[in-house]
Amino acid sequence: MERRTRVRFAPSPTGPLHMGGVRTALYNYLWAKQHGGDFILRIEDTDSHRFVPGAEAYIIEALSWCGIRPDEGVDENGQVVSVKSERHPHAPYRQSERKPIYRQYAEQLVKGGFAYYAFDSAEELAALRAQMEAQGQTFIYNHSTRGQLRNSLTLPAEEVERLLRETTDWTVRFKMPEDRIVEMDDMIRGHVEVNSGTLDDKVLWKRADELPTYHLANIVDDHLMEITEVIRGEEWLPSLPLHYLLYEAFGWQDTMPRFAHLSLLLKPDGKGKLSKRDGDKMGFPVFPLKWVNAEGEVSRGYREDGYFPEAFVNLLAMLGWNPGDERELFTLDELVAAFSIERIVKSGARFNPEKAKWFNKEYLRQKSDETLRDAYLPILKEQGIQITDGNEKDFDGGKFSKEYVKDVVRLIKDRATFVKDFWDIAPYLFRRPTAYEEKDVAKFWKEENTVLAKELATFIRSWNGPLEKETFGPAVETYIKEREWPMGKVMNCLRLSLVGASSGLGIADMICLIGLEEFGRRVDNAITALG
RNA sequence: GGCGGGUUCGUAUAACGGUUAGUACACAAGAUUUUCAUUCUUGGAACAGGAGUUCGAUUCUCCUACCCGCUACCA
Repeated sequence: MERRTRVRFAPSPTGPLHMGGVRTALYNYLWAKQHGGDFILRIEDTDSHRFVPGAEAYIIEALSWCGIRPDEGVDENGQVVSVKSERHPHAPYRQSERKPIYRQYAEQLVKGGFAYYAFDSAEELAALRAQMEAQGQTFIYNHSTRGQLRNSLTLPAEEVERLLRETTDWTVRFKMPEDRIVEMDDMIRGHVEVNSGTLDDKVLWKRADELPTYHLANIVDDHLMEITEVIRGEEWLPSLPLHYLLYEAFGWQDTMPRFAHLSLLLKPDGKGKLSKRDGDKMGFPVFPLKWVNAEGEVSRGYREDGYFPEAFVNLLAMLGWNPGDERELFTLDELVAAFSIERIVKSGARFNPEKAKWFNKEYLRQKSDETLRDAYLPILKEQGIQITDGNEKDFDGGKFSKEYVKDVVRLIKDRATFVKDFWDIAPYLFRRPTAYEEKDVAKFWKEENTVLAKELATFIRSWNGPLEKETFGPAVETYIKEREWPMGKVMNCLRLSLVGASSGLGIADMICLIGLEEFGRRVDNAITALG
């Protein structure tokens, strides 16, 4: 029988979601949607010591910002669901709330001879480990040592019963077979074999907090939640044999999900996986959203840095996956259609911040002038600019209409990567220059040029046709050419007056935007200041 | 140390035994432009190394090197 596709993203709320984690979530989401299935969010909070307040909310908000909406696990208010309902049939979705479920499964494995009780304390084990390490050996809790340790395999039955009853720091460990080739299939890596003899007897359940470890909780929940594919990070590949064996021990082989292990995201330079520190050091975000930790340390986010969520999702998708053709720009829906696990790259992807910016630039250009204008408005307000609905451009009062802002945006958007670049690109479209770049003044503001520029200014001031780029621009150009004036020198004198420097937008564009009156003011100011 | 995974221009990647090894970002040069930016054109730039299999290996196998991950009562 064909099973409905169901995948899950199962982060641990130990901090903000890393961009690699978002990519994992994205790939899961794409796979689910492509197959008309469900994307489930499950919170793996079985380690009470590492719980970080706010991390869960952060994860949900980050996914939401990316447009990734879980079908199950999170309700309309953005809360992880604790109570069963038609839409959330497998609630609760926090493993800490599923606590009572796991013990029976651990017991089941012990009864079946696949696991056993271990009474060694964490301290004893640590001491043993240290001792063997001092001798240049590695301690491993498995067939090679379990016979000499304190567990239900070595202790008399009555003693085991007593310890089970009277002590609370015992665990259930998986009895890893001594010598078995575990054959596995990974959707990305293909056939993988590992000899179980090199693996250890992993703790599955702890009496101390009555909580399972990742391995048990993960397998039990994936089974109960009817997960069909497990798409997760490469760091889990070494645990895959254990997970295979666990499915086998439970007798769940028939419905065991297929596995796909994603390669890790690497640092832009050098070696190693991408970490929080790299971003801080190299000036790019590692997290989707800004995060402030308990110590008050701030980690920047893509959202706060000005990335569009579409661009972020797009660049993440292309990090370790490609469509097989030369397309690079994809919306979420297009990704759903184009995605395939076969085309996921096996090797780790080094993150390239420059390319990330390129994606944003492309998305910025695709946006309408209205959208961009609306995004620019708050920045203008911060700069003390008042926005009106009328038809104003008041350089003295700092009041401008939305329409004017839209015209500005249309003119400058090609020069920007982020909306936040807008202001720096052309503040002079809102504020009269008050200073003039010395170097540019020295270069262009010479008697022989200014004489001509002043004459040109007079011509422009007397312009009485419609102030439109199409007619005004060529007219100015013709005026200069007819007189055989040096175009660059004359124009840059005007530019100096308008901008305060010899760089910036086209003269005609600017004049059409700011108007003849403002043009005159700026020319007068420049003459007053520079002679 | 043990186990597993990986290795194509600086970076991301294409190629699924036969190509002048393609594309994008970045970089460089040129063109366009009144400046800057944009845009356009062009250019440099890679199969980790060694054996084998084959008529033929970037592609398949093995070895070496390097990189990454795991090796917790963390996920």
